[in-house]
Amino acid sequence: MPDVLDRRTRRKLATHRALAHAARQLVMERGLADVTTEEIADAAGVSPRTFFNYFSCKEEAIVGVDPSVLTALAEEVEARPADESPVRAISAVLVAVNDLPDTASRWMVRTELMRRHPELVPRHMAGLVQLEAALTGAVARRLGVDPNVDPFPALVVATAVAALRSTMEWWHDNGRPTPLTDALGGAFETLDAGMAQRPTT
Amino acid sequence: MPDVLDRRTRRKLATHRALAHAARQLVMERGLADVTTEEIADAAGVSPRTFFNYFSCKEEAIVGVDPSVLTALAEEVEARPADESPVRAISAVLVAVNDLPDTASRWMVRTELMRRHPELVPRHMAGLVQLEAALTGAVARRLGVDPNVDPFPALVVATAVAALRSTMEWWHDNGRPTPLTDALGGAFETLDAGMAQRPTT
DNA sequence: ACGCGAAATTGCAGTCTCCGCAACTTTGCG
DNA sequence: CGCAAAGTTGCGGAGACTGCAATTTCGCGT
Repeated sequence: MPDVLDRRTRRKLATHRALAHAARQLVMERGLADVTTEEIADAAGVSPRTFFNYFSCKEEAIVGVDPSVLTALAEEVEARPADESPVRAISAVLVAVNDLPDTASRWMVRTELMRRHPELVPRHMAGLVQLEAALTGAVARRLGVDPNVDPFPALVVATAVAALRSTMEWWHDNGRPTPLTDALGGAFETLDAGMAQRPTT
Repeated sequence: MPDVLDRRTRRKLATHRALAHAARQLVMERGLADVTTEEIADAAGVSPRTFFNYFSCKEEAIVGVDPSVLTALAEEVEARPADESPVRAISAVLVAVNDLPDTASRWMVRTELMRRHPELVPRHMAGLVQLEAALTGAVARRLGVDPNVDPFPALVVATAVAALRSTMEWWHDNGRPTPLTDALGGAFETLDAGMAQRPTT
């Protein structure tokens, strides 16, 4: 795992981010339909053709997830104490990450974008599927099982990510009442302890 | 709820299904990239333009969910005994539905299509989001709460649908080992009882 | 410092998606 | 029968996306 990258790859990452940033920026300002891939490329200082060397479509540039974030999260989950239950490990990482105001605001931008432009929902969900894949690998390694054979890692992760999404959306739509950390913590707690714990209010 | 529809709407539904069916058929035979919306329209006996009166894009015709299925499922969930926990109510309905060989095979076709053509994943997930919306309404009514204020209905449903998806994919990828019903039942049971019930192995 | 080869960017041409609009056809209904 | 609403269709066009081949950039060994 080389932490230092040569100039070439650094440039590549920079362009990737520049494009993604320009895409979000422009769509926030002018709306999804009124932004073309060409304009995004322009704003990032590359040719229109190059845009498609980085993203397979406009939506991916807007709500796609940064691959480096995926691997980072997976590593953090794997590094949690071995005696933690899978849900708690995931919970710890995701709650911690949403405590960084920077990351938290990114998530909020995503959610906001999605609410304003429902056409982004499909690609947004695809991003979460990628997140699931990364976390499933990490959880499987923690448990020492093969994720292709044992359905448990994928099940835990899928439900945990669903809880994350559900909570973020609720929090967003309700004007961010409580600290996000609390809301997330509660949701994961419920998941770990079982949905049956609350049969009626 | 008029169970009898006039000819106009019946025709509309028929066209909708004809297009969806043709889309799946053709993509199964020739692959996603080698099928155009024009060909799908042709196969369904309507003009190319009409295709877009029914679907917003090619992918939606292929893996989109039939709205009537959504309302049907929601009604069934709402009709389950009031003392059942939300997860059990959803579980009962989804397990029962997957016992009808017809419905089960439809689901499998969806999953198969998705595995063969990852480009379909985003839209497939969007379909599940619609399912969630429908079920969330039903669960909220069962519990007598406002789903926009109380995060619980959305949380239960999101995790339950995630469990459904995760299980179906596992079952599909592993050559359908056990009866699907059993696999689904187990997953929902785990969800209801809490993920912590299986900390290791 | 030089230059070779790999990697990345770019332009171009073309296909297909998708949408607004306006004309036309069908259908329910009085 | 005839009108109004609903649905279909064709047309034109903007823009998404791709394969290909030319060109530029950059890492690296000598």
